[in-house]
Amino acid sequence: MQDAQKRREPANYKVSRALGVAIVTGGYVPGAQLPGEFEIAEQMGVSRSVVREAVRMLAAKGLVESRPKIGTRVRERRHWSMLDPDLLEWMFESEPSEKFVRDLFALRMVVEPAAAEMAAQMRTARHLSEMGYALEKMAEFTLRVAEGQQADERFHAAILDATGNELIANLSASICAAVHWTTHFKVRRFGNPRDSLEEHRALFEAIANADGPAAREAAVVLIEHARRDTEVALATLQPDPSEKRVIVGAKKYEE
Amino acid sequence: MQDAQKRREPANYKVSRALGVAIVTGGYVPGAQLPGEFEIAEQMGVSRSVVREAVRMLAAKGLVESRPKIGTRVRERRHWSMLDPDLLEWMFESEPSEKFVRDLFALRMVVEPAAAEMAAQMRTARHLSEMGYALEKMAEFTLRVAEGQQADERFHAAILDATGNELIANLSASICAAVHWTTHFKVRRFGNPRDSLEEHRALFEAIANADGPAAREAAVVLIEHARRDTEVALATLQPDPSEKRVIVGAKKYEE
DNA sequence: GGACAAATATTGTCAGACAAGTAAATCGCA
DNA sequence: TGCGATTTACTTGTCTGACAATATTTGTCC
Repeated sequence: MQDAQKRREPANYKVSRALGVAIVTGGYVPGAQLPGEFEIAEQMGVSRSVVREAVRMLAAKGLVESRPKIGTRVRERRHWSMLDPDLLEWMFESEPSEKFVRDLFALRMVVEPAAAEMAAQMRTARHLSEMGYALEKMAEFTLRVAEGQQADERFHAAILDATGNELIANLSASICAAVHWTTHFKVRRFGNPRDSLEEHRALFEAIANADGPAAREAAVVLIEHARRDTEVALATLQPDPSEKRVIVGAKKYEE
Repeated sequence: MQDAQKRREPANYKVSRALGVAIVTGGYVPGAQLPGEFEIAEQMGVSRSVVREAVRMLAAKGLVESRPKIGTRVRERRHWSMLDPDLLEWMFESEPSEKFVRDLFALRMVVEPAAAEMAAQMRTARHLSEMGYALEKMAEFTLRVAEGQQADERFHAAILDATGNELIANLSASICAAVHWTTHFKVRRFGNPRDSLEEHRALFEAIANADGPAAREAAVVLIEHARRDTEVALATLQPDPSEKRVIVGAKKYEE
């Protein structure tokens, strides 16, 4: 996001993310009980007010439920706001399950072709300009670097935006997260992922030409290819715990 | 929900809903500034902590953004978590704009036919049982009473659930809200809305027969009819000031 | 052994204080 | 007088300590 300025992140955000990540990555399963507010406060080195505000935020996203004397418990997954940007970000803090990635692609396959068709009818010059700019950036950089990946995401977001439908545009956070993460997979596995620039261009042209059916078909082709590539990447990515998440200059702790 | 017991609703929920409704119904437009925390606390008769927790919840849903010295401001609509159950409920506290209702139907038209097709492949006996039970209830009661409406919503939720896709199932809150409120519109306008039971049954049978294309088509028909009915209801619904709603809730409740 | 009542632990709410951050007003200097 | 640097003031951010509400658990009495 662009609001990653140098503003110090408030403590309640940090706490809510820490708890949120712990929950969505399975540290606390649904039904499990979180530590008491005093305990969390002590562990995190903040006051109880901060913890409470953080827990309120998690409750607003449907992650937890608090009741006096009972404590705060993790709710069933179906109550989670899975499409919330924060939640998706937290999901990808650890490697999400294969099923989750598949679900994400299925969602894209439902939403994006339809959105592309709508966008072909509703797009304005501004939308085309945004998409064209993103395409240029994608060509200039590649998917291997962050700038190119961002451009890719902007392209997809612009399509959803061009539908003129607030609710569909709201799914862009989820779609972009899917694009982002699966690209990440592919780059890690193949180093140089298959170039999908032409497929993007075809989609762009169909939208520019106001050709709805062609736009839908182009989106289907694009997503299907991306899905296959990701499938291959996932299949060949062995569950190898030895090489999990090597960070630069990581220090290892022997326990 | 079944957790609507007689538990007293916490104050922070009341405050967050009051503020949330005021925001999503246009009482505070994006960019506008909310009153200070002390001021809100005084107006609502609660302490500042409660107000802060409420504002944190709104921030978690993307509605507002707070910064020291600046205050708390309403964010652009595209940042709102439009598909959040609370947000949708708040939206319908006052009559939503015609465009919003249209967007909601467009979203249904994108999601539900695809979901129906997926459900035809993935549904289990449990899902069919749930759908069948809901259909029975719809027939027993009608759409004119709450029980029948709830059954209608459960039917649609069961379809999304039957896709086996967590993310798509997550849209059920939004879809059900659309079903709920548009039904509300129709009942208020016509008293006795057109019976759509047969269309529901057709959809159910297609899913039970594992006939994907038929399920998709049945869903399209169902939604298209609902859309047309709602369109008519909206067109003939003149803005009646009789049922005007008080904007920001309440200085105080008698206890 | 079972029904009722008290103890208890946890969240919910309140009040007051100080810290941090930032826009606006003020001061100082050329 | 004009403009930059400084101070001020106001709002959110955080901390502390206390008490209330609530529901589980335990204890008591019949």
